[in-house]
Amino acid sequence: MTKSISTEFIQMAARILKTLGHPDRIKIVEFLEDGEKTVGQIQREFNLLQPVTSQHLKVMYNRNIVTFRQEGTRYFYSLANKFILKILDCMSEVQEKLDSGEWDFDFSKIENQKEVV
Amino acid sequence: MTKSISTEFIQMAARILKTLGHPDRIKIVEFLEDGEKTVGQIQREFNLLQPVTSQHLKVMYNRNIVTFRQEGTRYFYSLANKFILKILDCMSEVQEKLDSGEWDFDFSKIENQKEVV
DNA sequence: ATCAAATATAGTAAAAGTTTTATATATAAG
DNA sequence: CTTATATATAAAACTTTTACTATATTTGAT
Repeated sequence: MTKSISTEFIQMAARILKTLGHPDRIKIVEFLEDGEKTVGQIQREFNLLQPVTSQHLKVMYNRNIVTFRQEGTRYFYSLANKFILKILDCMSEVQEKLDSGEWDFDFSKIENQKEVV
Repeated sequence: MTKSISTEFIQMAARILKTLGHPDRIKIVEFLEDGEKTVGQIQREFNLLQPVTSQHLKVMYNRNIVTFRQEGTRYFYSLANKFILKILDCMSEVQEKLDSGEWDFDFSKIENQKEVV
């Protein structure tokens, strides 16, 4: 058996993955890869409602995915740790493989998002 | 701006990450990295109830994370695509960095899992 | 002091996910 | 044929997320 992942780590990882498991949040995190951004910038970039944006950021802050600094009335958010960068790298890699046709993914099962159980 | 990730891909990725965002499922998927396993093997390995095991597997099957072949009354599950392997690689890498002390992660925020919003 | 801008917070309803208990189905064994 | 085994499916109760609407807070400008 290969070296198994510790319970504490699994808890943490599950939490991070679950939190990133939302299209808006993936987009936000990807956007932040480019450097810190204010709530307003994020909101406008993806056409989100302000409270939705704040909420995503708060949840991600609480889960140690993003951090922020305040300057006057502006909040500048940025990525909080390197795990997130790794995940983003991982996603880019996968997308490249898919784009290039090297890998394949059956999207058909993904389309209808309801009633999966 | 770096090459941005397509909407369809983001949808897919979000779905995968969200689905993997459960400790049992991370464990199962990690277990399957070792090769195909029956429901019973998985169930016993992690001390899960049988219907819970089946349900996790069904959800992951519906989301193209695992696949299976049937042999008599046994169902052999295995990983369905390479994205999952990449994510597992990513997690191992992160854990190594954390173990070695090269990286740091603030687990304190992770402890209390409720009422984060 | 007043107002506007940026953001956070609260409350709530709807949706989705999870767990548990019970039951069904299919195959293998005798 | 009957029984045991492996697994799936169903239904209900419960928990967590998500989205929306409204409101509060802080700061900067006039």
